[in-house]
Parts: sequence; structure tokens; C-alpha cells
Amino acid sequence: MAIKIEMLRCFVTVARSGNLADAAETLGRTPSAVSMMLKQFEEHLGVPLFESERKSRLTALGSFTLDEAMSELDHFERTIASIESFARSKAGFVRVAAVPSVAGVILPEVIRGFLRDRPGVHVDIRDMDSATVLRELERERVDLGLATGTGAGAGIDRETLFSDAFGVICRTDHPLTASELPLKWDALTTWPFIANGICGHIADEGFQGIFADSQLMVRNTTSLLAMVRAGVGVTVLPRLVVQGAERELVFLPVADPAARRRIEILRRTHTSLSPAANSFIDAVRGIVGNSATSQ
Amino acid sequence: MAIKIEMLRCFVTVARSGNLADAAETLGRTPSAVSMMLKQFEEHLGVPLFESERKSRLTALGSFTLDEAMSELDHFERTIASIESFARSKAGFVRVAAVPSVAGVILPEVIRGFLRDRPGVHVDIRDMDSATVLRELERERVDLGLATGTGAGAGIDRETLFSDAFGVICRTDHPLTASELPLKWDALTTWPFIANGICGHIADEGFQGIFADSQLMVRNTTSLLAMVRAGVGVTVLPRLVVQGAERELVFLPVADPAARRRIEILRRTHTSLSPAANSFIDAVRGIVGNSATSQ
DNA sequence: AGTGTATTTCAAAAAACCTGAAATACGGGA
DNA sequence: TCCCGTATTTCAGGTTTTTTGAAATACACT
Repeated sequence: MAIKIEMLRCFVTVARSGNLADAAETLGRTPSAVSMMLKQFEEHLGVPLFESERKSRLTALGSFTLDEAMSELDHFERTIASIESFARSKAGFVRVAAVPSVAGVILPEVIRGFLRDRPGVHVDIRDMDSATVLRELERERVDLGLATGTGAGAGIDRETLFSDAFGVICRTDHPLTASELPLKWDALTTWPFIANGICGHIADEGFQGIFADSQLMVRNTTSLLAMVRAGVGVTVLPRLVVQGAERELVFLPVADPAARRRIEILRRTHTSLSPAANSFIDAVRGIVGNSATSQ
Repeated sequence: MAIKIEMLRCFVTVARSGNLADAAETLGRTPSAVSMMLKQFEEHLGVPLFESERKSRLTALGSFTLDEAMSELDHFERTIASIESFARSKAGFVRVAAVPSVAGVILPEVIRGFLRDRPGVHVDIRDMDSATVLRELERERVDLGLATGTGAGAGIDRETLFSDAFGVICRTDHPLTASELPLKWDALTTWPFIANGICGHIADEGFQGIFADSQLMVRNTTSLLAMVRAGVGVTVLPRLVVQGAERELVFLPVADPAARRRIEILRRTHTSLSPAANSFIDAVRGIVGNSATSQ
């Protein structure tokens, strides 16, 4: 029979303890099992490994073999540990593309716990708009995408993570804050409205009128919020976007139940994820599930 | 169950051939055996190694594991090869102490074939007198001794290799060469006799008289032979000593059957020899057996 | 959807492995 | 040297693991 790792382990243990009984003890076997395995090994080699039946004192072959076997066992143990920890996602690499609001609000929280539990894992997060997330995913530049429900994309598997209500963003001292909530869209007609990239996603006709009438369009969220903060006007954004440490701005819910965006986890079908990526998804789900879904 | 080398071998083979059937073929197993082993491996890890049931395309874990497993298998294979070749004495180290005549006449021939067949083996030969051979062996400075039958030595195992007849050494043109062979000791009384270190080993009374009467004692063999060659006198030596390329000297056998020395292989009891040393002994026995025992 | 091939599942057989009891070998002390 | 207690091996039988062939299933391609 061919030499197996177990024979080496057995031999090394006996050689180190100097007798069968103790070795059997540490191996969790009976002495006779150990004896037989050793005999097999010696028979395979055709040369004894020990000087006498009492298993102290190695032969020349024995001490040579001890060195070799110890190094082999060590290497084997490392290999197994490395494979297993990769499988248990203690090691590996996850590349995530996310829209900025998710990257900025959800992911920091996810990352904190995720990395703490997995010292060997590396995570690479990039933020970009939803269309780019999709493209990066298709090009296999990232393993996971977090974006709003973009249409199409064969070969992409989508799972809704949560949905995020749009609402009006204005200064805390803005007259709108005195209005009855939730707001109707026509409440916005009275004040200057700053349009932004997501306005196209809200189907309501009344809102589309306001959108069309707007004199200012700011696509970058940071600039947009600066405008609002400066009192230029009000705008509409998902709640998540302003969920950070915003003191000067408030989010006012609106009555339109259709005014929501769906945040999805995207991944390629037919290409399974690394264990690390899979548990990253779990971590995201966990965080999203904990914090009550934004309305 | 724990991961075993066989699982890794199985996985690597399948991953490389891209399908079960071929892998099973190269492993010498049925596809179902391979499938089950693979399943076991995947179950142990808890994560699939392949994308689909058709065993092409690895998962992220799969390709990580492939790398690890290949390096592990390679290391394992090397370890086994190294142990086995040590056991089959393709590698190792042999230290031999021998008396000069053996070192000079027998060993060169032994060494030639021995080293040719064992490229990894290193041999260290030292020549010294029999008493020193014994001492070096006891001190574990050498693994093997080749010396004349020295007395005593507990813990030393001796095996007679061959026995070597003493005889008279003289020039090819010496009058003794015309004598009837084998020579009687008293034939030596007529000519100048050069004594040497081994004369004490020949018990015969007639010879002891000649020894006692000798006016010259030369202990070093090279000098001794130079003296004989120069016509200073004749001497007595074992045949082996002058078995080299001696053109000017002849060996004349003597009638005394007791005038022999026994060459023995010496080794320590209780300390087994390395496989290389063991096969060195075999090689020596082989050479000695082939060349007819000197008379 | 249908077909042919590849893979998995299943149950049974083979091999490997382990155990406890009995036999044997060893090493140290009279 | 012989004897004794302990350590190791042997043995026979049971347990687990591995393999197998046949049948069922899944897959990819037309």
C-alpha cells in the first residue's frame, strides 16, 4: 500500500514520544493500531526505522525519515488550514462595486464587523453609478454589485436588498418643515426645486411637472446637498443618502408610495462566488435586516 | 472525516483533466469512486469546488484549493521519494575505516560500482591500522571497519570477509623465484630478510627465528616494497598487498597453512547501519566473492 | 423538447483500519 | 544468567472507509 499522511503522523509521534503507548495516547489510538501502522511503514520501506522493538533510538533511516516526515506534516497541516480558512472565508478577496449612498452609509457598518471576524480577507470597495456597477460586474472587474434596480442584464442575478423611499430634503429652518407629513408633491411647487440625477426615476406626473420646471440640475450629491444647505432650494433624494450626520438638513417623507428605489445585490450567474464574497453578502443582509428598512 | 492526501490527489486530477472520466482513468479508479471522494472533500469544506456538475470551471475556492493542493502533492511526493531513496540507499552517507591494503586494493573496485549506482550517496574512506580501525568504530567516528582479526571489542560485530595468505615478496630476478613452490620458511634463511609490522602475526617457530635474525625492520609498506625493489632483501606480506600493478616484484606462496590473516568487516552491534552502509557491505561482499579468495 | 454523454446515487463487496486479548520480546535487577 | 514486569506485537474479529457496477439523474447540444 502506498505511504499515507497517517503513517507519517504515526511515525513522527512515536519517534518523538520514544514509546508506543504514549504515542498511541496522543494519537487517540490503541498501541496495537499504532504498532501495525508502523509495521506497514517499515515493511513498505524494507528497512527498520527503530533500533529495537522498544521504540526509542532511531536507525539512520529513522532519523532521516523523522526530519522529512516532520517537514511534510507541517506543510500538509498548513495546506489544509489554508484551504479550510479560505473555505470558511477567513482569507480571500472580495471586490465590491456600489452606488455611493450604499458605499457611504451601509457598507462602513458591514465592513467593520466583517473584517474584524476575518483577518485574512481583503475587501475592495469602489463607488460608481448603477449603470457602471452593472458594467463592471459583467466585465468581471468586481464580484458583487450593490445598485438600484437597473433593467436587463442577462447573466446577472439580482436580489432585492431593501427599498429606499424618496423624500424631500431641505434645511431644518425651511418653511416646508412646518407642513403636514407626508408631503404631497404639489407642496413643492411653491419653492425653488433643485433637480438631480434620480428625478427621472419618479414616475408621478405631478412630480415630473416640478422636475421639468426646475431651473437648476446638480448631479453630484455632495454639491447638491451643499446647495440645499446654502438655501438655494430643496431637492428629492432617497432617505439613505442623507442618513449620515446631517444636522442642517431634514428628510421629509412624501405621500407617493411609488417613490422608492430598490437597492439590489448583483452578481454573475454561472460564476459562483468565493466563500469570502458569499459571507460578505450575508454580512450586508445582516446589517440591512437589523437596521429597520428605510421607509 | 479528516482531509487526506488522496482527496487532494483526486481533486487535482479532476481539476486538471476537466472531467471525471479521464481523471478516474488516470487515477485508476471508477468515475463513481472519484465522484464520491470529491463529494466528501466538498462536504468537508462546506463549499463547492466546481461551478457545475460537469467538472470543468472551478469556483473561487476551487482554484485557490487547486494551487494549494498541487503544491502540497508536490511536497508530499518529494518527501516520499526522498525517504524511499534513502531507504534504497540511493542517498546517504557511509564512513569506512580500512587497513591500507584493503583500502588500496579491494575498495577502489567496490567504490566504482557502488557510486555509479547511487548518485546521491557519499562515501568517506580512511585508511589506518587495524587497532585504529577498531577504535574509530567504537567512537562512532565511522560506520564500518575493514581490518584484520583483532581480538576483543565488546559491542562490535565481526564478520570474516576473506582470508589472505602471507607469502614472500621478492624481485622477479631474485634466486628464490627459482625455488620449488610453495616455499618453506627455511628457504628464507639464505637471504637478507626485511622485517615488517605483520611478522609478529606469523606463529611458526621457524619463521620467528628468521624474524628475530633480521637486521632491518620497515613498518611502512611503501618504503618496505621500495627496499625489496632495490634489492635490499625479501620480505613477507599478504598477497593482497602486492596485488597491484607490481611488475618488478613477485609473490611466492609459502607452505605454512597457518600463515594467513583474516580480513573482517566490523560494525557496532546495537546500532543499525544506514541502508547505504548496508549496501556498501553487500558491495564489498560481492567484489570479494567474485575475485577468487586469495590463497 | 429529445438525445447522448457525463455525473451522481445506491447498495453491496472489498479494503483498510481499529480493538481487546493473548503471546512475545525486551531490559534491568537478583 | 535467569527472572520479572513492562512494552510491543500478533491475532481474530468488528468497524469504518473506499470502491464498484448498475441504475438514476443532470447536462449540453441539437
